[in-house]
Amino acid sequence: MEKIKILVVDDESRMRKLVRDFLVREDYEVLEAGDGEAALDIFYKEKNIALLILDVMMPKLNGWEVCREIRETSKVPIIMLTAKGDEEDELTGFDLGVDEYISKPFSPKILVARVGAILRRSGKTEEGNILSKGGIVIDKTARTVTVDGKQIDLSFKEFELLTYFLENEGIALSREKILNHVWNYDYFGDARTIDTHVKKLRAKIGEKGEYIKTIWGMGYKFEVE
Amino acid sequence: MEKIKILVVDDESRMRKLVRDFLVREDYEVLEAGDGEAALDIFYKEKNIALLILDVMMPKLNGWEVCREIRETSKVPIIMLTAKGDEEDELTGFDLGVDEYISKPFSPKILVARVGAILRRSGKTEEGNILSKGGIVIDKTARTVTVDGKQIDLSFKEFELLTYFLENEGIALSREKILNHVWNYDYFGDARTIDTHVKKLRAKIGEKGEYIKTIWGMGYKFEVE
DNA sequence: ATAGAGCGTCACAGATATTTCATAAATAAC
DNA sequence: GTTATTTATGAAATATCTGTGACGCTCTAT
Repeated sequence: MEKIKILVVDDESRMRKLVRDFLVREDYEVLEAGDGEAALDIFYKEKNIALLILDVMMPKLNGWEVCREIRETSKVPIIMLTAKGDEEDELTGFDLGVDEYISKPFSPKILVARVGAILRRSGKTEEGNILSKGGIVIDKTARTVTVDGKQIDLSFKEFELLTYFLENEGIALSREKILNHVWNYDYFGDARTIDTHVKKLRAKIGEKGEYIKTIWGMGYKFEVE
Repeated sequence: MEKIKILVVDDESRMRKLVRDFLVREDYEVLEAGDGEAALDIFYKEKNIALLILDVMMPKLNGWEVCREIRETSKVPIIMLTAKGDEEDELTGFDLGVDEYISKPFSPKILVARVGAILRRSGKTEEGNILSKGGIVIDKTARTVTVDGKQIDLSFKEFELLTYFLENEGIALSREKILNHVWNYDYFGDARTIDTHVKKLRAKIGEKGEYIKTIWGMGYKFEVE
């Protein structure tokens, strides 16, 4: 399973490093941003970020603004870091949909514990139903697919096919194999059918379509660069 | 609608009164217990408590013990009150499944804000009895449904179906799954039956009917967007 | 007995997906 | 370079699925 991604946003690199070190030790994958704008960039680009840790005081966009912007489109859990005892801030945060509020200075152990608690709560920890490779995210439970964060509509067969590809990343798949898995094993049709579906799939996932490679005389292979 | 019930457990009656006053002002119904045993008694007797606020230091059963006991059977949100800076305690709490941790002395406003945030997050106001998503509120106890505050009449099956949808928000449900859950496990009828009920349901909940999404070739999914 | 609500079934139209097909383009072998 | 084979592509043909209204059956209240 891929690691859970956490985005840490703070303008002090020392603080980011501190947080990162503790989170990495817990086997999370940590992304960093030094200001609010960078945070939004990364958030939208990565898209399967499980949690945000936001400092309030930041240049360009502050923590509240980032939070508000993100909440327009996402329910990703957010932890806010604020100066100690700033009660008004804390109240604002809850209105904006902040999930936790930790005041500086804080103990990294507490931070890690809260991160764990939040992820446990949001159910994002144990998921066998999310496949994510090269910016393509398949949520089998919700039956949705996003490419670089943007959701795309796939038909039934397209969904099955793409899932099959991602589940077999780096493995060359013969047409026969594909037919047996994505279609019924007793399917007796034109093997060209696969080509057509691959074509549509490539078109729908845009430039990432290149990840579905043709293996001449054999079949296809999904491979991220 | 019935008020949301919160159980406040603390051996100091002064503290209980303080918390209660603030919560009552927010229109919650507050129950009180002076020790851990009393807390468990009340929790099991009153079936629909939405949230527990537990002091750690108490006679008979302390907060952790109460928490552990409750977690055996229930996922009800729990807020713990502990002495300031007791970091070890806080860490223990998260392991036990505590949702929030507030150190004394605390500002009642913060308490109220966190209570609100937790209840919002848990999606339901009363444990198991009220489901609320996207302006659709199902009161399982009263067997009523309101859409944007306006009550609507649903037949038995429609009610069951809508409930099943809300309980599985964001999850793609195959017709088979729906049949197995909303109908009997041995039901072998026409799958079109579901369509018919979905149609009626959509019509009855008006524009919110769009939340019941069709997943072509697969089934349906309830999703607030 | 009758009317009405709830439920399941059905047929059909419209929507959507899937497959086939013809042809162009690409690739490998010679 | 030429030829044979394979793949890509667009369009057309088929197949499949969903939405919908109608109908009949059962149960209940009147």
